[in-house]
Amino acid sequence: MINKIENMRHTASHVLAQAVLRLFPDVKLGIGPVIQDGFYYDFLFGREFSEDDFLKIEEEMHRIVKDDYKLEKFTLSREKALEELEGQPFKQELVMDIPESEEISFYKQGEFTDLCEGKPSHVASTSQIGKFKILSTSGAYWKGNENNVMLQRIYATSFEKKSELKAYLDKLKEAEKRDHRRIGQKLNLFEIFSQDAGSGLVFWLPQGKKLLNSLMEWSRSMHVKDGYREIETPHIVHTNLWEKSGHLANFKDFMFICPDDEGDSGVGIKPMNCPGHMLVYSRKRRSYKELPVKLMEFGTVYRNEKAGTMHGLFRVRGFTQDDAHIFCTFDQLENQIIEVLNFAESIFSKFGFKWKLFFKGRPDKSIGSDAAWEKAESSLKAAISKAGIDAEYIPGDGAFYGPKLDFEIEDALGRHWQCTTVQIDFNLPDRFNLSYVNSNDEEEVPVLIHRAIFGSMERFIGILIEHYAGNFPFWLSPTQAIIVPISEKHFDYGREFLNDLKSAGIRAKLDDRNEKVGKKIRDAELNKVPYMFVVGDREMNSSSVSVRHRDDGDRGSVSKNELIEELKKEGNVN
RNA sequence: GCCAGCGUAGCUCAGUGGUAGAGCUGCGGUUUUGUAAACCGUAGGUCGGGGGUUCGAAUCCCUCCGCUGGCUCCA
Repeated sequence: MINKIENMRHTASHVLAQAVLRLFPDVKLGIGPVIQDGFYYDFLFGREFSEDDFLKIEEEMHRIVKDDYKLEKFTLSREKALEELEGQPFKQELVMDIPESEEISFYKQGEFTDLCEGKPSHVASTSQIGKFKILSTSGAYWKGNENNVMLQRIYATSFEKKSELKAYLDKLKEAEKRDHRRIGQKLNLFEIFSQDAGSGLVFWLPQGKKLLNSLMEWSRSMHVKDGYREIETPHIVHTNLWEKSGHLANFKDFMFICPDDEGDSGVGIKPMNCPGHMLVYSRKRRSYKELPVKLMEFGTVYRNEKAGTMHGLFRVRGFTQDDAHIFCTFDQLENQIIEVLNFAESIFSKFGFKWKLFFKGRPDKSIGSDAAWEKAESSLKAAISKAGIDAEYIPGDGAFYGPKLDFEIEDALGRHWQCTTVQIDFNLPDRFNLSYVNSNDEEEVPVLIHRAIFGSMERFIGILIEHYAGNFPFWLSPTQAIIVPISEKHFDYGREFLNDLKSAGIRAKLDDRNEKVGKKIRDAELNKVPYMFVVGDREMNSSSVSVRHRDDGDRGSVSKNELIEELKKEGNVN
């Protein structure tokens, strides 16, 4: 079934090209592949495509569907192919890229013929492309190379049934509603003063900072339980250190570097925490008895990302990583990986994320001995199977300095995010001459594991905002409860209860504005506050409060003491 | 960085060459309220910055800044 939809979309991309070519005979065709949720086609066009063009193109596509052209495959020699593609320079370039040994195939439907490998294959005729819709356009470099000419890309999608198309479009709308930038604005969580302070730099507002703190405090307690020791390293260090770590050589364009008074070497703002952690490890002679050494830091790093790539909390220039480095012996590697896997699982299960593990092996260009790679990869494999986790093995996708494990989590809308990465590193211990003394009084080089679970706290909060649509669970909610007095008469009673809640460690507020109950409830709901406690005469007389919950409305009245005990339990994150 | 669209009050937006608008928010007052919006009044903008065209520019042109969607999931 999955193939079928790909076939439909592949043919639909041909139909799109056919329609565009009918309407605008001068366009030059690029490529038109099937992608994750649809397909696209690239065109060289004198101007951009407008919404009006979309309608015309869709209309023309419908005509092509109605005429139900059969798709016919044929092959040509290179010379004949180039002739066939007269006037289509990009297609001709593609023909020249095809190796001698492979056949050059075309698909023809009506008057339209396209160079096409036939992967995925096509449906039999143009009436079978399902229900489609043009979604958007964008600029896209020919062959993705920014030195090449920019083409106009049309994104579209198709589904077998109209209801499926509608469900997909609804999902896009829902995602838009949940956009963390929009919710962040409404809930006063964060601000990015692009114009005044620079893009990609996050200002956490009081409400957002509470959220960040709750997440960090929980994460910190989880790390401490798991044997990590928290450290903090400076935000800027001499460029010498970045030379030593190799970051300057590989990462210079992404680093913020500034001169200092002590000479011409200058200082670099840290784009990564690793070198600092290497120094901390190396400050004294280490015994095998103290391994593994697990150093953890909420390390704030800055990277000079390209101007056009910033996006809310997802892609920023400054962010805080929940970063840790584990220094261990080769014999400990497997167990350490198992611990990290279990740790990540305990973190993600808290949020109800499903997740998938990818195991990325040795790339073509790599450092480290064959023996080390083999040992590392086999340890990872053993760890994965012992932890009872399924992992997809992707050879060649690891870092040049060692194999890695990447987690992909799936949110409430079924979207995928990569947060966690676990990497084994043969490079840095070497560069920093790290060692420990083994039981035979010999120096050995420790194995280094880099790992971050959330990755970037900023980005993870962005994901959480969209995952929960702003309806954070109680323990994360910036404001956990609002007390709603019916009238001024009940303010004192409300204040008293507010103090009780605060003493119990609950983040509560009192709404003592001169407004009606309905208005106060509405505002609390819009602010996604989990609990609203209504207090009036009835409650005052019975030493109780009336409980309303964000998710299910009125829950009736409860005694104050009982309620506080329940809230304490609910807020207890451990 | 590149392509396209966009930038009007704290927020959401209307205004396409002729005196800058609405709702919400804010502030002042009336009301004393029972589970998603009480009422009246009032304040608030060098229309992103700069330059140009014009008798006249939020509106047209140039430029800078920023935002948004994208920029190989390869015939």
